[in-house]
Amino acid sequence: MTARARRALFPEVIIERDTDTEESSDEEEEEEEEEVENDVVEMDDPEVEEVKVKGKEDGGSSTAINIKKGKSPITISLKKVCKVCKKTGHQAGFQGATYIDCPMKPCFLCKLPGHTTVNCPHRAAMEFGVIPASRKRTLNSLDYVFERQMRHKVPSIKPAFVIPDEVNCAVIRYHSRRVTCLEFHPTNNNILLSGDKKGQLGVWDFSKVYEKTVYGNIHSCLLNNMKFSPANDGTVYAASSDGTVSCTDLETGLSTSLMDLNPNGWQGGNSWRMLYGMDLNAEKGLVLVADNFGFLHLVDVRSNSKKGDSILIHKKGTKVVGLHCNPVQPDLLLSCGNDHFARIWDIRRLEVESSLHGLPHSRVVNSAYFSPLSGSKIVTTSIDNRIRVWDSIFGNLDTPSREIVHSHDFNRHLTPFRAEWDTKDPSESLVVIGRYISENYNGAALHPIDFIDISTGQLIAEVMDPNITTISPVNKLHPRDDVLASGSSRSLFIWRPKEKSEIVQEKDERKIIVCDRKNNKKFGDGSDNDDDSGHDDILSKKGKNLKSKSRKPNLVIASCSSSSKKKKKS
DNA sequence: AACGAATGGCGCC
DNA sequence: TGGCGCCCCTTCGT
Repeated sequence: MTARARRALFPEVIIERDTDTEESSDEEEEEEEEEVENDVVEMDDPEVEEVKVKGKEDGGSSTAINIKKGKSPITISLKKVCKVCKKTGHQAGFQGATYIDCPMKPCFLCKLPGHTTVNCPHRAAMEFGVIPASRKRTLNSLDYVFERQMRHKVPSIKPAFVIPDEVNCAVIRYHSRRVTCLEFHPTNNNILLSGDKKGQLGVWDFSKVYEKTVYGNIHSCLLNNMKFSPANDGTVYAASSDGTVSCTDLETGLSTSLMDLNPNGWQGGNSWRMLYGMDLNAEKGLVLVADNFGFLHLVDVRSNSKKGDSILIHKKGTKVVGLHCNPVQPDLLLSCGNDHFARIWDIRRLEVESSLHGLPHSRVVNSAYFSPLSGSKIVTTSIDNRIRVWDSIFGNLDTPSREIVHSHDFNRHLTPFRAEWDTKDPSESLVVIGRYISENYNGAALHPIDFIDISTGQLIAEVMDPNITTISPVNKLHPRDDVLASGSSRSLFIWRPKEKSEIVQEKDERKIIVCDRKNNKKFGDGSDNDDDSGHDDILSKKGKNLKSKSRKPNLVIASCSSSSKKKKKS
């Protein structure tokens, strides 16, 4: 419902004011009415009892004057007003840890009218939150062939997914602002790189919890994307909203700027260029970056110079948020952005409007990635609350082969959610993505991280921890190990399968501290490490220590065999 | 502890 | 086309 419609439905209500003394023209009176009405509309307190309502039959004359003239306004008591639509009779908002939708609004999850999130068919089983949509069928012969061909491609026996299901260690206040991107080291299994909203680059050896480095002088604002150099795994490229592409040596922290789109500094917000999407083309030695005006820029790594002209690849003036080169054919480039499209390009023939395919979405596309091994599939995440799977083999890119309803529509103030492939999965079917909508777990509203099989649409696992009360939009699966890294607000988390983390615990006698952020208490081995000046910004934990203390049963709800779990649906 | 700010997208006028 | 208000399941700092 639009704001206007809501306002129209709401009775005209004003509050008597004692400052209303001066004479006013009709125009000003209207203004005053508007202002007063807004005062009421903005009231959050449902307990407000005494307000004076101007009846519709008043004919629009000023009630302020009526009051002055002594006409007693109608007095009613407004109890329980829905804070979303301002109507009475229902309430929206959190009740405990469960959010109740306003019934006047479309479903918050699937965006369709007629029901609320609680009753959404895509959320039939409450304890699992999100049930994927069935494949959109067109029921024509091409579709049938397409389906059959795809089935052939997908191995009939898939390896069991190993779902990291326990927080192995966590670093709190590693970054001073929210985490924007994560990247595992290409050869060193224990190194995780993280970028944040301030432009800082973190390097963390999560096998030795305290070993971390933060480089704060590479970028001045949002570090949107980074990639390791294929030629040198000690070098990382990064694209930032400060308009520069950096090349950083991880050992020394020395950084060079490959490109600066704002050479003249700040000339106002309308001209400031920001870089979002980035990828590398190893064959050609190129860094590809895209900006918030719809342009793609190529930088030659060897000569450190811009190559060719910038090319408009999305609607002029719109942000290009993602770039990805095809793993098999690196000349194939996938881009996505705020013009509601993902597009496939041949970088050997880059011209305006020369894209090979345009993948339409109903809203902004947060990410688009080729499948990691064959490069034949594409997964896109759009803020219309849908993960889409596209198949490029048969060129049928007009419609997605699958749409999975999944709650991640909340771009403001959060790093955009992106479905990320598990590059270890030979069947190219597992993706991980954080969930925006919360689950009520024992009275706590938690935001799980979902593992989804995109070949079936099934929710394989949802991972959460009572100590992580913030939303986790940034997630990355380890390229070789069964490890998940999550960025949640300013914190980083490493998840492993339970067995593995227990082995690590036996080896590791390190003092472990867990921060219970809700109660602002630390627990773990009982000692306080606040005075541990070297590490006071690090709060880490291992699952076993956590469990031995007063914690609820292991919260992590993760399973490969979901058959036994989906029984409560009624 | 209440509040403002963050620079995000969209629909409306 | 651009400016503005709304969205209203955020998070942090003051």
